[in-house]
Amino acid sequence: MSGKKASKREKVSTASRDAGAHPATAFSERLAPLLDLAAEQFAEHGFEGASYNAMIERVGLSKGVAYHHFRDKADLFRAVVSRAIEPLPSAIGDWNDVETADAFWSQTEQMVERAMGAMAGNARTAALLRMAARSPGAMAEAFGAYEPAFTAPLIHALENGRRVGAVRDDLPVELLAACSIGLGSALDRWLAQHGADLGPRRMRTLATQSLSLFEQMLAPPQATRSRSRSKK
Amino acid sequence: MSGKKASKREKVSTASRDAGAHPATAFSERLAPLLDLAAEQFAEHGFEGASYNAMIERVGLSKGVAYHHFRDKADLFRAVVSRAIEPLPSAIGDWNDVETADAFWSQTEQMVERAMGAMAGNARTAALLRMAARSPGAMAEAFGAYEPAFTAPLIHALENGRRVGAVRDDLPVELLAACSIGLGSALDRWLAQHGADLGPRRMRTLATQSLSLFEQMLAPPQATRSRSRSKK
DNA sequence: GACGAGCTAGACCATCGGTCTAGACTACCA
DNA sequence: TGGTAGTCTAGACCGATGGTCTAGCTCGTC
Repeated sequence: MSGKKASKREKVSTASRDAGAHPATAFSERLAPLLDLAAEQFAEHGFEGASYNAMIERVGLSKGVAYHHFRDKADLFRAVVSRAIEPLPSAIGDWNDVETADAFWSQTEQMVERAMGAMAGNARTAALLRMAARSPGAMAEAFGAYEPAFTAPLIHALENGRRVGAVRDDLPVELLAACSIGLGSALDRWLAQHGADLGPRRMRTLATQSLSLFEQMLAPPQATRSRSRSKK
Repeated sequence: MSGKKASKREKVSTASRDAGAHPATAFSERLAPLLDLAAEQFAEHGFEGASYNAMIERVGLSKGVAYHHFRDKADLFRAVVSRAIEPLPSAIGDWNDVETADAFWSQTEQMVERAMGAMAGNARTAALLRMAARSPGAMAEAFGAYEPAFTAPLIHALENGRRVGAVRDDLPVELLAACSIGLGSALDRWLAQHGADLGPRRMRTLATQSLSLFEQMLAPPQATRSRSRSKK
């Protein structure tokens, strides 16, 4: 809860510059160990709990260098998030509008598989998930610039699903998107927690079957067993 | 990331003692302002972001008193959580086993309404939700002692639902419990964010309709429209 | 009255995130 | 060659943080 000094300089983070514009990437190479360690520390301790001072010391940089390249701790967090997120949209691919409910779920499954493929065995995205779980506030701020790249396509797909009768239209599409993300997160967490107890075979089966949770949740109510609402 | 001193005393938090054992509750009265402020600050800034020093100063206690009554900051957090959670299980009531799917969902709806009633207009539980959203790690630790009181009844109810055909049995019941909680959290967050834009009438309608998200997600797959899984 | 237990205030401490200054290095210009 | 400006760097410095500890006060017991 420290007050900010009135004389704080307006500082542009050098790590946020387009590295491609520089023929020499020496500073990028020197910063990679810091980014790697930051991902690990933020994942383990959360944004606030991870010590920037300790990280700086551990990778052998000076505070002057660190604060020259990253404006502040949040800027470092953003850089870590950015590095992990950037490859994902292209790996998942774009949604192609479909004409039937079957095609809707078929394409959904393929995209989910591509997303899981892009994330499997990737230390950066594994850390990203843990960072998000530990520091939702910091992640929301860091993720802000990327959110349109994820949420808009999801909403677009849900709207396509509505047109072909795969997705319910009795609730706002934004609510459905939020619930899908919430359900997905809960599922990821559970599978991550219990993955070691289950064998790879069982994990694979559960991951496949779990798609039906989304399918059923999102299905139009008429397509499911109807039950009269009890009036108490 | 500060190292703990080796000579740290093993200290029992006085605020955690059974206050009913003391005829005089003077210390409880003096601590209430601190607990109230803590709830507010933790909800707004999260566990790490809220300053214990600033809180202590603001309610006019000395550090000696504060650390005498609460072992550390986490202990204060636990006390705030404890105070908010304690009345909930009895307000929600116990699950009574049912014989039909209709009765299952009827009782579920009643319990959900009782839970929402217990939480409505209650500053403590409102803060609790925000604390959970902001500091999932700290909340998981503080909530640990209470988790059995919430999760076990949910699992028990889901198992009853399985026996009467209301709940699927193709996925582990623990997974279903986690997904229900995750979906509920996502829904709460969305409604809290967008409640101001919607009128009370629309909110009421959405809250009612949203129950069908759970119902459909949890329903046995045979009860829903079947689709052959696409093999890519 | 002496002693011990409990309670209290606030000085003290190491660590934190962030600021700032002095110095080194390089390139450019007269 | 010397002077100047810009960039980069190390690390001293600073206020705020969570937590520790000491001295002193009060009360109850013997």
